[in-house]
Amino acid sequence: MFRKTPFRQKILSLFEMNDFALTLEDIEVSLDKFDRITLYRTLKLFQDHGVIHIVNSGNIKKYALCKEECSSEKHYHHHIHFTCDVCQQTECIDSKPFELSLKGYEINELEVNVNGLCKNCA
Amino acid sequence: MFRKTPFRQKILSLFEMNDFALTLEDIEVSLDKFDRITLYRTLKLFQDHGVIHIVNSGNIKKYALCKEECSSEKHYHHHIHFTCDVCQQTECIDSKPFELSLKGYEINELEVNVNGLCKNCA
DNA sequence: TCTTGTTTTGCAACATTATTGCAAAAATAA
DNA sequence: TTATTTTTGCAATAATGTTGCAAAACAAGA
Repeated sequence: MFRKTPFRQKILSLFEMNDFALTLEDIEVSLDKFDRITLYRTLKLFQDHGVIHIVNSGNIKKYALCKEECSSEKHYHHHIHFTCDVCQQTECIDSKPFELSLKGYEINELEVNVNGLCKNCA
Repeated sequence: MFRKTPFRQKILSLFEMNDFALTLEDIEVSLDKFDRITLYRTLKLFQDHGVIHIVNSGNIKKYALCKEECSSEKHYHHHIHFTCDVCQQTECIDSKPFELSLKGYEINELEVNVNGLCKNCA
């Protein structure tokens, strides 16, 4: 495993404090002094160890906490990434695992990204 | 509308010649001499007019042709973006429109990204 | 505690991706 | 043709991301 250094715990707590996925900028403005390279490496590390995952909403890239079942081996995301067209916030919504099979294909991972109006903006 | 200039037609034909989504690099290596900024603007223009759409597969960004029903107003993508873990190629697979509703949310667009083994690699 | 080995950090350098402003060129319309 | 609009290509700059390396921090054993 990897060490839980102060910087890494700080980054992790940022995710835990927010219900929504964070952009790189969101993270950067929450830190008063930091090394950019260390941040990139931390995000990479967290992804590689199943702590966070990327959420792409069109051209905007965000990061969100993984569920417990994710590991360094594999990410399991049986939830929906919802991005609001008004407030632009992205949240992970739990849902039943998706039933999907494609003839001739072998499915490993599945990601669903939805756009629209969230509860607050609808 | 926008003008169908030689450069834009060249970019469009690249998409039409390929069954798979293209990365920026794929496009660039297919052009012998070009202006990078014009390429960015062309891709942006095509996106804004419902000609192509972005396909995100994890950290890799690709572009693919839209179906006929896409316009500058709205993108309709009732298909699956499948990326092969082996050959790394991304294709759009037609499927039935997804039935999805989330209590309290208003859904506008929906995107499904799947990873696994394609027909050739399975 | 001291020493040793490993991990992490911070810095430099660099590569890629992307945006904006502006003048020249090309195309279209009058 | 002339006037107007769109598109292109260049410069400048910003944002994003990677690699190598030495110093610092940490963990474990003698």
